[in-house]
Amino acid sequence: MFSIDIRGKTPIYEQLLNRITELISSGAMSENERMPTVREVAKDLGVNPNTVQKAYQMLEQRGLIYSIPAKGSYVAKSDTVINTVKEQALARFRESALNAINSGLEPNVLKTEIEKLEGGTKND
Amino acid sequence: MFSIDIRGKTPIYEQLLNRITELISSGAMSENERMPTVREVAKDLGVNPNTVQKAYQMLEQRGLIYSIPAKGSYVAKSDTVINTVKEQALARFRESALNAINSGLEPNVLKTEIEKLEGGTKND
Amino acid sequence: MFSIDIRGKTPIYEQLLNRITELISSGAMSENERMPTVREVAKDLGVNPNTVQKAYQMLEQRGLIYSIPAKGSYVAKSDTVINTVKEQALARFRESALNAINSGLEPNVLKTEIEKLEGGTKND
Amino acid sequence: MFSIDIRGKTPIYEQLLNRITELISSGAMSENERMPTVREVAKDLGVNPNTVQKAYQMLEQRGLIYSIPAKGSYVAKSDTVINTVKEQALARFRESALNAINSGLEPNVLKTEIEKLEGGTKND
DNA sequence: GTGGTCTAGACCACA
DNA sequence: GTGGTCTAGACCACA
Repeated sequence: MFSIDIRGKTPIYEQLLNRITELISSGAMSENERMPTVREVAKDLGVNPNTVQKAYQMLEQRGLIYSIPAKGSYVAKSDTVINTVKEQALARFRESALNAINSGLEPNVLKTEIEKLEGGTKND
Repeated sequence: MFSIDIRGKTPIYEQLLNRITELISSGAMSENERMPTVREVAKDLGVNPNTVQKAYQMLEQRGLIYSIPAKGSYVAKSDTVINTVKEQALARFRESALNAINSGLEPNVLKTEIEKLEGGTKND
Repeated sequence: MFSIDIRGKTPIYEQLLNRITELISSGAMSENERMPTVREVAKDLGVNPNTVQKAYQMLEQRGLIYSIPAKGSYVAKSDTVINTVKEQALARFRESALNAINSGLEPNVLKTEIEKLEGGTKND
Repeated sequence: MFSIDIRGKTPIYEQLLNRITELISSGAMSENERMPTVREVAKDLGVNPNTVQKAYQMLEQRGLIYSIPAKGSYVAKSDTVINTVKEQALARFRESALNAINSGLEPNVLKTEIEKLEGGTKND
């Protein structure tokens, strides 16, 4: 459903947060689409419901989904929010690019890397 | 000396590790150059010496510095090590680039960002 | 008919309860006036009839409406009940006013806000 | 420490959130002041640490406090954030005032209530 | 069934 | 000691 890496040091709830944010802001999940329930995701990933709940609540707080208690959670996708999400992704990109250059990598190498990614993006 | 962000959730020792790694692998600190002592850095940053010590130990472990007991620590800069460092910076770069694209940002936008960085690199 | 917010975390039945209470205690709905049926309201709002039913039952319990089986529900508007409703509205008002002041807002600002509302009341 | 009402339907973490928000935005807690630890508050209130943790994390997310892992939590008090907090308090005030008026209460009555509160605010 | 809150407790990295 | 994450489980109101 939402692929995560149980091992690895980034917290589970954060992986979920990132992955779902990606799916929504890229348009892979469309507005007002129903999200899988907290319990479904938890069971599917073999993870405690509280952990999934935490991710969902943060998504709601950020305005990416809205949840109607006793009904379910739905994709919200406010444009202004999506933009700040993209802003943040861009900021993180800038930071890692700067770090790479400061580590002695040539800008051209980085551009080439981006071109390599152009074809094979993944939105399962 | 080494600028860090005392707030912010990335651990202090990790910030130090990253910053110094950058300075060494970019050539800003040259081979066999003497590093400031643990105590100097700790005092300068208003941080526990243990924290600085931890960063130094990891740098030594990775072969970026070497320490001569009772004398001090020095920049090692083995080429093979620097290369693996660059590899890691590149890996992190790839990851953030992929994330940015998956979030709906255009590859061209990312390339433009890199060009913007080309001029104003060299660290604070 | 009765405007509610299908999103938003206050339960639907409670929104209905509040809205209708307002309409009755303000005099917008007059004594012995016939209420729309549960089914009408449910259909109109796209909501489960049980939810509307719950609101109606509580209104009846509080003495704001009375129902004649097989005929329908009617506005009761007992003065003593209306007064306790007003008491509650006042209590909630006091609480939010206190909170506003404790948050650092000036009492004068609050009084001005009330004056602003004086003109444009009467509900949507 | 932070008085809350264990009974009563508003969730504990939300009461804590509101109370602390009040204390910070009113100036009762000053910038960079150290907050009691999660465990202290939990023990003091006879409540699970997770519950307090939740309140603290939401406060941090909203920019009212910042926490340094392994050190403690501190009052942040960004002015822009405080302003939005006041905005929200004002919005809630407007809503309850409108509701009171729509319920048939006279604006003058409300103003008088505010005057009553002017003297006896509480910031323990 | 659904989201939401809470407890009791464990474990972690960091300082 | 400190904040942070997570589990296993219970209970609640609402639909």
